[in-house]
Amino acid sequence: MPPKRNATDDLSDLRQRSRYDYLQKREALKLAELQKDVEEDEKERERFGDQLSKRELAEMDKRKMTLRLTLERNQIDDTNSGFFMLDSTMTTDKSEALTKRHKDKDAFKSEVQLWEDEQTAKAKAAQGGQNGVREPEDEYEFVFDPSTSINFVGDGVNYDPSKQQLQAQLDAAEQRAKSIADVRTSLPIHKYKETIINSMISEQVVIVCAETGSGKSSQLPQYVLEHYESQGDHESIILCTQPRRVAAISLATRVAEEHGSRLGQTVGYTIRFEDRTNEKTRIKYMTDGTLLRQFLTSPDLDKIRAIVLDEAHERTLATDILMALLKDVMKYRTDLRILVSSATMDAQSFSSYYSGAPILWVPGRSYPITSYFASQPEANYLQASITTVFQIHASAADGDILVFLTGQDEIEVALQSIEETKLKLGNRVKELIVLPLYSSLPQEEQGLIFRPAPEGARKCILATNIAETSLTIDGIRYVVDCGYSKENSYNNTTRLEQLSVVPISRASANQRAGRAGRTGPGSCFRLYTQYSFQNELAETSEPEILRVNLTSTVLLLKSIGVNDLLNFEFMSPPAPESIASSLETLYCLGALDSRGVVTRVGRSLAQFPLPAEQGKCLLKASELGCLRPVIKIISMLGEANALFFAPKDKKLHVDAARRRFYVNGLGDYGAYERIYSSWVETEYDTMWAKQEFLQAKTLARVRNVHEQLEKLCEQVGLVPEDEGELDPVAVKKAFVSGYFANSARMARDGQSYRPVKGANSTTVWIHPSSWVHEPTERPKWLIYSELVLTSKEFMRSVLPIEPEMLTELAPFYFKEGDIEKLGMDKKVGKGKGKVGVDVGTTGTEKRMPV
DNA sequence: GAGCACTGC
Repeated sequence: MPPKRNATDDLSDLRQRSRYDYLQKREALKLAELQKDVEEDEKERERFGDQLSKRELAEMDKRKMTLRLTLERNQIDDTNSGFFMLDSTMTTDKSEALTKRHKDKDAFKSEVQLWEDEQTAKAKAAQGGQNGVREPEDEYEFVFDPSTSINFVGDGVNYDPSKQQLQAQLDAAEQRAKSIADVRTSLPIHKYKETIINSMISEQVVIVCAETGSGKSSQLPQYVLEHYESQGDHESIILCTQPRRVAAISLATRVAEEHGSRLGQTVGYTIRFEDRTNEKTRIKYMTDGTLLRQFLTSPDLDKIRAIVLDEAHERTLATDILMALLKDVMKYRTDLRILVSSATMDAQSFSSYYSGAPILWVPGRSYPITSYFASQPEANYLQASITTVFQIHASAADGDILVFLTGQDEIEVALQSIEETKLKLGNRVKELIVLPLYSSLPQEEQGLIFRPAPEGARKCILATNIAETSLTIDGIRYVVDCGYSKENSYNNTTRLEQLSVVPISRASANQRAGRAGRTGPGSCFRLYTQYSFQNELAETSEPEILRVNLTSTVLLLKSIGVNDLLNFEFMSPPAPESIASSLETLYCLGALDSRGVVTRVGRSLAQFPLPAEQGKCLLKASELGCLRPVIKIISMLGEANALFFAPKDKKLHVDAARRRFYVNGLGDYGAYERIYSSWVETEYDTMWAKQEFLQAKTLARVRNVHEQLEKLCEQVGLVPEDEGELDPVAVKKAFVSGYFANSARMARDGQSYRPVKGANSTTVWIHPSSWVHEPTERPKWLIYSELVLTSKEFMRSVLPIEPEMLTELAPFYFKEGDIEKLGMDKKVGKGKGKVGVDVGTTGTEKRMPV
């Protein structure tokens, strides 16, 4: 009798199979993208041949050639084994590479063995110590146990109040067949064109309140432009701000097409690192942050006649600041027009902020969504969401499922749990393809979610908040909403950033539900009761301006010329303490003088799109002749979160890769410098990045930041030193001069740390992702760039320092008394002398006038 | 010895 296969075998098979599938999918995806690009190139060449530059033509040719070569290579090279493709470790033919592959393979094998043993043991334990593993096929019957399945109440509450649902569907079908012009006139907003223009003529500010699918983001700027053109004005510019880069790009692309011109001519966009506009551009899509920065460099809005603030209801920091600045500018630019575009909920508050600006309501066009609420509160929303997925999968009609969870961790747990249940169910339910989605997931894997599920299968996407606004997936018919999300909040007295799971707002809940109705009617299953939806959830989320460290914003506003921040008309004024603490930080950095006026240093710092502390490090670094390494490190600091990608099963490999970058003595900062230098040495080789488990997408962004910083340093007059050996002392000093306030010393237990000054009672820890997290590597004194509260108070990105540097570089911050105490404490740390000296508050700090 | 919501300049 052949040995019986058990669940562990199946699971392991599935793992192997899905890896191989994944790789094939990934390859195919890349090829498809390339093919699409080439097709688009050809179309572009056909339509705009005469307008194309030589460089653009050359790029198109290059893409075409790459495609041809790839196709040819695929025909020849069909022998790649799954395993080697999987690791895709090496780019070259070096024998060294091959031996490494084999080593990795062995390590991987033993890892798999370990994992499988563990699973077998678990299965045994589940059987109560019986021998062998249960045969799921024979004994397991999948039924919904009424005590564990989730009951949803109600026939459904209609989410979409629009009454022309049927009409909308007909319209949508018709739309596809129509020409661009017809599509434009068939958009819901078209009927309101004249009303909008008329209000805009008589009023300076108009609130346009439109639901999704009304066409507001693409049409509003065009209506305004048409109006000015008809007035004989062929020069004015219309700006439209967006909170996200992708939105700015795709809107500009679409509007350019509707307008019948090439992108970057009449219609263009400006985002960080990319400016596709020219002197003829009339409609300019921008990210809100870019416009805000432009206020600093070229504050004149001379040629700008109208600004559309799109998605204002999201209340991003930049949009909020822009609204306040424009409210001010309006007073002396009476010809300037502002259109605030928002979702329904907030309209009234926008109107009262702009002293009673008229509100125009535009219906949207989306499919109806039926919402179901849990009949009773669910204690474990993770388990509940998994159960709900199978309830839908087993009983509901075709259509993909989108599950909203709070973080990567949860998603991985849910993924595994669903896979296991799937296996138990065997053929009794049809195929369910489960895919994770979160922002630090590599690009290729994010791409998989857009592929339609094969005939007869259903796709289930487990996503974080990224799917709420940033990414739209067509074909979703069912949304499962756990009712929570992770949110960042900043406490300005403890200087602590806190990432915690909080209930979402009603606005978010509706936004999530709306994701089910993009291509047809849908349903939303909410894992909380209707009572809590109506009575416990806040109407809208807290605006960002109330939740973040405002230091850079305060410096920016001061540099623009807004001096009286406490009386500046914010829509949601931040707490005075928050502004005061920012002013204090800026004063300590030398960016403001004692009267609160921007200094020469402050003007330089404001130029950099960086935290003020890091700008200060750059200034000091150029003085100490270590600008090159410091620019590298600072470029990395901002992106350090998504640097490595660690698939669970390759943890050992990732750790080994991380260790390779360790430089003794400079902590995480040294590793960052080394990673960036290696990235440069390999000539930005993405295969190298993959081999080291570094995310190529992140590194590419770091490279952009690096280039931008180099350029800005030059503008500010910072001259990089000649290439040469890295001077660790100079690097440390440069960072201490910016981050002196974030200094900590090791506590007597040799494990935790205490801030050198300030929040004296708190204990902080080195984050586990740090290179110096190992007990043997921990420095006595260090500075950190970020303090986050998760399970503990963790310092992220740390740099070992000498205590003398603190008093040398920040004598105004560390007083005479501190110096002695620091010295004494150093001895205590070595185990000699008296114990228990309290280091910290002197109580004699100079207060600065605000 | 144990962890990283999402944007943006």
